Amino acid sequence: MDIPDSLPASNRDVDGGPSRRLKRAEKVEATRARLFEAAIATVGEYGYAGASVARVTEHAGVASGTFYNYFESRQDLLDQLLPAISRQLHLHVRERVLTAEDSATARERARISAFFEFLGDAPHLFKMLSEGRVQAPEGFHRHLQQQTESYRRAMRYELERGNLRVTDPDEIEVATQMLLASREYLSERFCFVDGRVTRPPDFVVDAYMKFVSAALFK
Amino acid sequence: MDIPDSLPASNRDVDGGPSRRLKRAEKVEATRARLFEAAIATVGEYGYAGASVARVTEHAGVASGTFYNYFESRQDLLDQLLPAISRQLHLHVRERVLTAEDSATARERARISAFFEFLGDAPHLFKMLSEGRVQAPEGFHRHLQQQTESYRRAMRYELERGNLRVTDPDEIEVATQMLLASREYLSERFCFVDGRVTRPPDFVVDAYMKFVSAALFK
Amino acid sequence: MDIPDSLPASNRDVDGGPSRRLKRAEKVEATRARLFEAAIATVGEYGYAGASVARVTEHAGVASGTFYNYFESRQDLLDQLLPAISRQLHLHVRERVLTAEDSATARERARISAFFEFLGDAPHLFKMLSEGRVQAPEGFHRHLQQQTESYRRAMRYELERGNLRVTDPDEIEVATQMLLASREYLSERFCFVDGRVTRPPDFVVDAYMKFVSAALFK
Amino acid sequence: MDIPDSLPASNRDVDGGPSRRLKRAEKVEATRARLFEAAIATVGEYGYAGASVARVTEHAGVASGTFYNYFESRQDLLDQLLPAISRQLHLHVRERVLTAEDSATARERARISAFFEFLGDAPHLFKMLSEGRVQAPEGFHRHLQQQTESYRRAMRYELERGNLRVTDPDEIEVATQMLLASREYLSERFCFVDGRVTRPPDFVVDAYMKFVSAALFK
DNA sequence: AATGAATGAGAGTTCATTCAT
DNA sequence: AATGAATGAACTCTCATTCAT
Repeated sequence: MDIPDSLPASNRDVDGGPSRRLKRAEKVEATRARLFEAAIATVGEYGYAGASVARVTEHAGVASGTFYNYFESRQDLLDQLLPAISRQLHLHVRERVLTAEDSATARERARISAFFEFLGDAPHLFKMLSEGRVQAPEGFHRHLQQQTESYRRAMRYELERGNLRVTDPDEIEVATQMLLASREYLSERFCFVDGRVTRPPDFVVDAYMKFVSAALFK
Repeated sequence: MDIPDSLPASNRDVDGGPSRRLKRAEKVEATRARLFEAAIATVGEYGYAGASVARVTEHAGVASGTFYNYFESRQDLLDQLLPAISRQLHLHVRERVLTAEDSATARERARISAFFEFLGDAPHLFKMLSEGRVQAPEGFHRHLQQQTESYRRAMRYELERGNLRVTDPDEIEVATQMLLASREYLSERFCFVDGRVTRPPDFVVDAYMKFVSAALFK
Repeated sequence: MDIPDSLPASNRDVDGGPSRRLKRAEKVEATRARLFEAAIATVGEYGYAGASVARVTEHAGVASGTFYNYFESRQDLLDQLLPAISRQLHLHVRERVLTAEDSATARERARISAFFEFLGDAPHLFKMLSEGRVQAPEGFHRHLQQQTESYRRAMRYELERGNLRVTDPDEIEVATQMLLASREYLSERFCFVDGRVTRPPDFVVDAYMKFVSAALFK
Repeated sequence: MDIPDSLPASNRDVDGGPSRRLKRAEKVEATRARLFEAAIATVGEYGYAGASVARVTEHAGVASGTFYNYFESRQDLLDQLLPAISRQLHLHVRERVLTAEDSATARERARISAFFEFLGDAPHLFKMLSEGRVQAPEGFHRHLQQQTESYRRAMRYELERGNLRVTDPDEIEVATQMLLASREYLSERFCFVDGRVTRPPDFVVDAYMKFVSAALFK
């Protein structure tokens, strides 16, 4: 999975000339990206708690002091990780939904499938998702808000089109939480086989859709 | 909530003679119990990461070295915490289910209600549940297995009585995971108000039951 | 108080021609002066230890690397600070002495008053004086020598005019040290009120003069 | 110079039996004393800023972590240093004063002589005295208060016996500060020869006494 | 069985200095 | 001459664990 898109915007020169300044800015941006990717890899391998500054910078191939040219603190970086990835996930899911057949269930199937797909392509995200809540609460909070809001918008969309069995806002909110919860638990239950990450068996999505369709979608 | 029941089986003397040996064994057991309770309280207050051996032993009123007469390591204790509490939860839920009206939905309502009830009575368990996955993975694994097995048994029970809409084992397994996931997310979403732990509003259980009934129960 | 005068002699061009060379030399000199002033301000605010190269250069509006075009090291700059200010103090005191009534005691009164006056006008010098001994020993040494020499010359002056009760050189040297010591301690004891720097109460100078007159001046 | 007297009181067993407990407490006290002495030596050699925990513990022959069994922080130790020594100085001076001839000048001579004596026996105290103000402000503050109060009491004592030329409290306070200042400056000026610490030449005390007698003592 | 002093690896962070640009 | 990213040694402090008592 590519992360660059999710990185903080760099102040790229707009004029095309490869001036000295541009080159330098590019190098800076490259270092930041390397630290970011190194952090993701390190968290993926050792967990948040194990992602020490020393390990991250070693993985990135820079001196430990360099870290603090780019991030205020270890926590600062950690808190940025999940939101950046979360945005990637959001874009990925949206793309799948947009190209799905035009029906509420097809879109929902696209959502859950895209989620599994995303995780399967970036196995280290599992650790991030499950640990983020504890070790990088700030980042996790933003991640959760983003994912929840994303799902709420989807539900509103279907509601406006009259595709939902339920109309009460409270009930829809409860259902939304249940869907979010389910996709996380299901991925944990079915995407791990012998410590390796894989796509879940087909019946998982089918059963999920059957369950959700009966309860939520017309 | 009482914890003692959930402690690892101690080698209690069964014969009533208050011999010196018995007394000593009792004293030993008491120390273990105090460490255990101190650990729960400390994790509840400071989180897993903040539950240092020093803090736990201080809370228990023993010297830090004493700790290692009872537990292999800090991790060892941490891993025992959640399963012990998990068993408490299991017993609490079972009691509520046994006294519930004789219908699948009444029992399910008892399950989710008992869960919220349990958490509400022991607010520090939230920290344990949400952190346990990360900081005490071994213990969390056993906790999860226990809760899952408990729910699976419940589903089998209803299936045998013909109370389920679905009969495929795979589908039932998926549904089970979804229910487990939901109760956890819903508690996080609705049981926190301004940092304090409370029972969720009534509509949460109602909406949950409506959703589940439509999809799962006859 | 003006600082520029106290700067290390710059190689100023004396001829008036505004050649390009001159301009460049002026610019260079200006940068050095800005660094110098920034250093004084920074030490005044944060103390010697808090006067990091980063803070000084930021205050001066130049890049950190630029610093090393002008000073060998951080210590090098720090060591130059106090002598520069010390020279200012010397000039200030001399001016007051020259305009004083023509008597030994009037001159001594002018000396101590001018000292308090100087400190009161530049409160951040307190920090420099009290920290300088430790953090910029080289600079402090030169400062001390300068002040001592200044006082010794004053004593010689009075001696030659027959204004002193004592004539033994050793005794005069001891007395000189005592006067220097006294003015420093008295300023610390009486010029701080609630963290703010002020002129000492009148009785301080009066008592000082009474003491000194009885012991030293005819 | 012995430091032990100035150490925080240890909980010594009062009964004479060399029990196990006693032994242990003694060992603990010994470690604390070694750290304390190591700190004094290290500050004497490297200055306060150079007295890192690593250097102190290495000098004391203990592991770095051990430090924190005895002191809250590096600063904590540093702040204790000067008051402890200050108390030693106080006792030393008092002893000399008590055995001095019964006259105000004899006592004052005893005071200044004892001060020089003390410094001469513990050369590393010079660095402490001159740096303490900056690097261990809390400790220095207490030191200064102690020394000042000690001198004020002496002045009061002489005043009550009618041995002073001046009687105004303000004037006495100013004089007190001048004496304190003088002994410090004089020691710096006359006790260092080629980087080594020695007793000052005889004429220093004589000149000091002549000066002070003329101004202050009857 | 209980103690708690001692350990030392490892953590996050700072900052004077260098040097390619 | 000016830049500022990169460096890495040094810092203070924590804490699980050991072991002599």
